[in-house]
Amino acid sequence: MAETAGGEGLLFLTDEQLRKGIEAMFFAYRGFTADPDRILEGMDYGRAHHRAIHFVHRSPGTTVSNLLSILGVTKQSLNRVLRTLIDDGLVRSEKGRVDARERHLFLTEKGLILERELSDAQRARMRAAYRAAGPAAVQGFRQVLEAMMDPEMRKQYNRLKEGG
Amino acid sequence: MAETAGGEGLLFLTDEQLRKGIEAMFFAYRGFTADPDRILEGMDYGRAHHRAIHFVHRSPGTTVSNLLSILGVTKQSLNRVLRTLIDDGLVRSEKGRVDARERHLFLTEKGLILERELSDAQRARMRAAYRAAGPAAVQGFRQVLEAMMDPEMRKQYNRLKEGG
DNA sequence: TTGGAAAGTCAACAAGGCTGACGTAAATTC
DNA sequence: GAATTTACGTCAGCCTTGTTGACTTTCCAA
Repeated sequence: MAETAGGEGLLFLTDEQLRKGIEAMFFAYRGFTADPDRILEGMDYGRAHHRAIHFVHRSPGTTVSNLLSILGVTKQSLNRVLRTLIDDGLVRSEKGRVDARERHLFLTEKGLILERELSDAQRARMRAAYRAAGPAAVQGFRQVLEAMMDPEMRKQYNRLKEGG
Repeated sequence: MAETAGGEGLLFLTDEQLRKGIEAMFFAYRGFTADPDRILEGMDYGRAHHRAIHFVHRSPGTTVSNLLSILGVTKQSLNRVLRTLIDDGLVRSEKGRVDARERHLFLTEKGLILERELSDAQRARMRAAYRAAGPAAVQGFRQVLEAMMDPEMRKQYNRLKEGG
């Protein structure tokens, strides 16, 4: 009654519906990270390494500072992760030619292999979920997620989505 | 070409589409937690406290072991969080009547106030996202998230969704 | 040539996960 | 009634991943 005030189809904006959405995000994110986490446990790596690997793969040659703004962590935190990846030969860091202060990051062959393993697992779950829900649901899924992002993050997301 | 092999409308299952979904989850989850995180920083609490408060509020009188299975952490980890919440008077722990080994958890007045503040902030973002995307998108959003959960988590989610 | 940006590094710390071991009270089983 | 199991709490120690602060090196650009 009170909840429907204002229109016909606004039942999806009730506190109860919003709470369900919040809990769905919580439980789904657990599933979202579960498979890569399982692969990484036992190796010396964690979720932070996965994120770095993902975005270096996504934008080969990206700089450290660009990666910082995407990941939203401090350089000290990123550096610790990047350090181990470089030392272990998964990531190659190349001094910039036009601006030699910058470091451009690439996955090595070894890095590409781990990236593939991780993203295969994560995509498999995503694919199963997409297939189960269908194309229309997927479109809605993406719409709501995009609307949920901070504007700054939405920029990052769209930059990745379109550009290289 | 190769991607469309097998059907007409399967373009939403390409690796590229899946990757976009993965990145959308990553960036959206940041937004999802941003507002409560902001409220909690400065207080002595963090995201773990928020989760405990949320689910105690959601299921008043729930037991410690039930909370453990929902949150998926160890009792030592939960206990550290619960301890501070009880000591600070946000959560009340009551010895069970039918089974005195169990502890039943409730939010106090003070706990309810913080819960309200946190969930108001989180719901506000969710509401804005829902409103922007519309009811059909919201339905799809929920469908994909549910399909993404581990079966065990989906059970927990549905139990909360229906029961008390 | 000098100021400031980009990157890297060291040290210290905190939150919040984890394991293992142990203790206590209460319920259940034999 | 004794033994076992269950629910919970706690101590100790460890790991990952985040933080701040201070400092250095490199090097572009005014």
